[in-house]
Amino acid sequence: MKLRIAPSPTGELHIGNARTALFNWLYARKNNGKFLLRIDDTDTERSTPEHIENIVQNLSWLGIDWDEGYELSDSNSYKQSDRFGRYEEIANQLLENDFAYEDDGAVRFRVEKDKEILFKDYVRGDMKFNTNDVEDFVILRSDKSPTYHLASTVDDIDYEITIIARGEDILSSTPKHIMIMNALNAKVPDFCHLPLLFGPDGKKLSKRHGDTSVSSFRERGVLSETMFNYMSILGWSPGNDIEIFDKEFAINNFDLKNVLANPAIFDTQKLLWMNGQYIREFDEKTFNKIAQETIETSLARELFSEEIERINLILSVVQERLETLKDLMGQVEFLLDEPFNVDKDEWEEVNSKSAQEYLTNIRNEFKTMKDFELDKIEAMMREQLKKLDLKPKDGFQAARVAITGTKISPPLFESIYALGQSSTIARIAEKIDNL
RNA sequence: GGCCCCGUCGUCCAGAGGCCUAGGACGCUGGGUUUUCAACCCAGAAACGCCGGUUCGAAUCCGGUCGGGGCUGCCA
Repeated sequence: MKLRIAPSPTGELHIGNARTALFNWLYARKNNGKFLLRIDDTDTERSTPEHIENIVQNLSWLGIDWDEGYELSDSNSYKQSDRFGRYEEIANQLLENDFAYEDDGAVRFRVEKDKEILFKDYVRGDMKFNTNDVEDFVILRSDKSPTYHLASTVDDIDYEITIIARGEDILSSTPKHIMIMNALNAKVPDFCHLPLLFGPDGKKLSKRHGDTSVSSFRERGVLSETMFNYMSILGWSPGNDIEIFDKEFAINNFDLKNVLANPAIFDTQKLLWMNGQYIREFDEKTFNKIAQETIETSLARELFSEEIERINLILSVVQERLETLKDLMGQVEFLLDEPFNVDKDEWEEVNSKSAQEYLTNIRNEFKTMKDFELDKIEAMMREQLKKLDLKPKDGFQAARVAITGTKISPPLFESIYALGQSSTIARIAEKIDNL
């Protein structure tokens, strides 16, 4: 059994293609088959090396590896632009056998009329097309480059693909491919046309729905595990209402024949929710490492050990309020050796006479505090609240803005504890008017 | 227009003739917790497109209809 994914490098790896790759890969892995990566770059105008690189990188990021194909050391090329001679040779052969004819310099496949093309599709069952609905189609352009129909079919034959699982958008082209295979006396493989991924408007997912590349989600802080998992449950389910699972579980339970026939709308909200679930699952050590890397990337510098110490004190409570890794910076920024400033408008909103009193009092308490620890901090701050007969909100929010710079922050006591005694005192002092 | 595919809550999925007064998840609404934002917990609203047929019995099978989508390129 051998399956393949054959993206066109006319853009970055698209979620739709990634999902098709994923299903092919899962089926190959499940059945101990082979999975091949081929680059279908017959559109020389729009194909670029950068796009190839992006596709390769992101497939790897998703954990989708291939046993044969592009850039794996073997003497064959799996880039169609390297094989134009081969396609021209086949086109000439079809010409000689009268399966094709020349038309203004291009070569067209001669479609025999009144024939029925039958094939079985894994997800759609018995398919039947009448050749009267298929026009003679170009297989070789006048510049001698092959079209998709020729190149793809020749490669599927040459590389002995046994199951072609691809997007439903190519369903109506399948008769053409079968006709070429028949003309070449090749064995016709099995077909499986996977449902398309739609945007929120119910139309084929594309640039019009914004950036739909895998890399864009990666840059937004979506984890590879999330992407893998979420793409798996679009059009397929392992049953029993299970929807969060790892690679191994997916492989063990996957079957192309269980893929739904109807298209699925890609729901970013659910993807992000799922990402939050995955973030929450990391153990402390792993999450601390991921967090450090994320922050360093965002800052474009390495963190100092003091910064890492501070951050690690608060990460456990930050971890449970993240949707993506991108949200991390906003939560811990006040702990970094970076310019600190307090949001003016937010400060206006929380500042008041009683807030001033409260800040003055807790500052004095912090200055004499012996054991600067979480429970001590909380006890003291609550006690001072009582003394002034303030509601938690009035005192705490003022302290929060003064110390973290904003009304939205990690839990207050943890924030103070992580920041440290002297910095806390200094930041409070900054916001006390008559100091 | 022609050919083809598809049709269960707004969305993703469960359901393969009786277990369905249709289940789970996201989202949404209300409540709880609460120092912010989240997270978490509880509750709720929300769907078998429609019409026929088969059957004792249909979300499940068949036909039609309507609706959506794809293809119809010397793009893939």
